[in-house]
Amino acid sequence: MREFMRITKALADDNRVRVLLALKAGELCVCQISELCGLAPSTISKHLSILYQAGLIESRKEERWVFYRLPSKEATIAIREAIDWVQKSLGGTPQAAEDRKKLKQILKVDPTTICQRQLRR
Amino acid sequence: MREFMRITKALADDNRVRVLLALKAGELCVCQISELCGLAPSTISKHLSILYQAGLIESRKEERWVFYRLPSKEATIAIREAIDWVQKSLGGTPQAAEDRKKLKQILKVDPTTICQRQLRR
DNA sequence: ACTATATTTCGTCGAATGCCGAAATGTCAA
DNA sequence: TTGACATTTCGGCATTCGACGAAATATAGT
Repeated sequence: MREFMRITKALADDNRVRVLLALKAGELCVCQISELCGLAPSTISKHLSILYQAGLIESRKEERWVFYRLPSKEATIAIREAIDWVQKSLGGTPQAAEDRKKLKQILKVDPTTICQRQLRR
Repeated sequence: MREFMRITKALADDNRVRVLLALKAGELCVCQISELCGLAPSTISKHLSILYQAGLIESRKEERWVFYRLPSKEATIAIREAIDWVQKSLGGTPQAAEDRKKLKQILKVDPTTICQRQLRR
């Protein structure tokens, strides 16, 4: 129950759901997600930690960056069903399409540039 | 998106999820749910309205009572999947079993008695 | 029409949430 | 070891949420 509620609470925020949808295409680092959502890196970091503690994402450290991705096949049934549910329900919405488009632009430049861009604000 | 987030936000509360699990067995009126959760009728009414606006439950008026139930087959895919997900993930938990037991006791007496019992507090 | 009763709405309060910027942490390169 | 940089943690502030009781609404019986 506790575990399940962590999942539902994690899904109860627009930006966190957007992150899950974005990760469908592959792993992303904090600054890329920050750019996608238009939120401060610290805010995104907090969101990612909530998703992580719910088991909805995994992470990998590479040099200075931390990459987040959807969980592997070994995840709980509850987790896998939750992610499938999100994808199936929202994958076709305008919001998701718009984010995919925006993400394509973000992936064109390398993370370093994005982080520097964020510093200027 | 808006609609989906209404669902996730509705699921992000322990008591509302408990209600969905309880309704698996059949329709219930406000005072019965209030008794099950140990919360004031006005609080339960608010929870039910949130579930209702998310499309997760339907209602029926009979005399003084309003009965709530899970939606019929014609519900959205997102709705049906959400409910199935809840049931599958939590149906076997101790919390759910305990609530089923408690519910059995509540169903033994008629709603009128329960409401009067609530007035004495 | 009046009363009793089941539910909903409203006002309020404390707790939790989401956001930011600043400071702290960790990692790589010089 | 020092400096640069990506991320996380912390402290704050405004908003939302969940709880209650009181008042309002709706329905049935007298």
